Amino acid sequence: MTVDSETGTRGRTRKAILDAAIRVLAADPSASLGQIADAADVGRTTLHRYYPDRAELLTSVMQEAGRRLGDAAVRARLDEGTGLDAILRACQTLLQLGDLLTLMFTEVVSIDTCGPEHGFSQSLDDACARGLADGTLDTRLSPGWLQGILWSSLYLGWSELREGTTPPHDVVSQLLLTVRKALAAPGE
Amino acid sequence: MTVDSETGTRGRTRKAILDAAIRVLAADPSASLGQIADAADVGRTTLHRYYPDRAELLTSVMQEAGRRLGDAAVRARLDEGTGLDAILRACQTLLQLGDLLTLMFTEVVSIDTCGPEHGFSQSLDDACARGLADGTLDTRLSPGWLQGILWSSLYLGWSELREGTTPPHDVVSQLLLTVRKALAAPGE
DNA sequence: CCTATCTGGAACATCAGTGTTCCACTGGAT
DNA sequence: ATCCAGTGGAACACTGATGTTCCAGATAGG
Repeated sequence: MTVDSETGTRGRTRKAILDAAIRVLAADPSASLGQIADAADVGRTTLHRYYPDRAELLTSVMQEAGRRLGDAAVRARLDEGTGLDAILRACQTLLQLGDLLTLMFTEVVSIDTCGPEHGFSQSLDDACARGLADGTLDTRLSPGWLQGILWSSLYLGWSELREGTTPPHDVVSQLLLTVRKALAAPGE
Repeated sequence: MTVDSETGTRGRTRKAILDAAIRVLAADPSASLGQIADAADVGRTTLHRYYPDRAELLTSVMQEAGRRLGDAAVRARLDEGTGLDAILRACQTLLQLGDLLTLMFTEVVSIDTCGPEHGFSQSLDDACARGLADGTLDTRLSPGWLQGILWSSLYLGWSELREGTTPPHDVVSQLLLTVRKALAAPGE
């Protein structure tokens, strides 16, 4: 029995609840704890055993978001290559966040509030600055706008994916094509 | 005294409530009727006098959205010029919908449910088809994706506008530039 | 098998939002 | 001055979500 983090049954139950919360809240930000408990295949009592408050559950969702965002940042290797390439890599990696994208976009979870220490925002800022300097990004667009395009396109892509009507590969290729066209410097 | 629609005091009160509802619900989709009444500078009792249900209020918001969307469609003259130009005109016109964009995007109000008779969706579909045929739109992108880009960029633009940190003119120019770059055919 | 742990349901108090009714007040029109 | 439509507040019942407690059944692990 480890001293700190949970193992076995408890750990699995806690994860099931957290996953259900992300899934259900993405579909309906004002979903009740009962709905979340149902989705997790768990009694409402059990949910309260793990997360006494709705607030504590949301906090845990934010922390989980921060963790996955941090992982994404590492996997995207935002500090390598040109700014544009880094951003396109970020696109592909972030798309895998799935429902978390919805939560971040609907501000159930704020990108910056969910744990600034993951350093994702900073890495992305750096990639933008690098791209504007190395001539791969369109200098007529402000850094804030560039990132806005990234996030909103990402959200669009995830919406299509979730819909399920477009094959995943087509979504990814249209997403990358769009972001590249929108953000690339004119001459490029 | 007209027979049908309200005039004078009642008409003004009804409009104040409707406007407040759009404003408040855009900021918080699950806002209480009390908050909306406060924002409209009206007692909660009065709100119920005009809109007996929350449901009826939402229905009226949808109808209002349909009306304004219809107006936008007319003003954008979607059936004139090339497909790309029509879409860029749509961008500028739709940006003026303001908070309604937020409501449509967060699906408090669905674009198609809010009154399909306004014909906006149809006109936009037509403009896309025209653009794909006349060579002004990128044929590598599906019609659904093209419109998705339009809406999500629009939402981004409105977010920046609402924020108030970027001058309106800059928002419009970045928006048009982005949409044009993203949607235009490669050779264009 | 047996025990410690984990679980789900029932019951409960609490609270906020909703929708209703009633009444007193205001301001403008006659 | 006197109507009177329009208004806002107080009070009420009702509902659904929340958080708590308690207990009986299930389950894992020795």
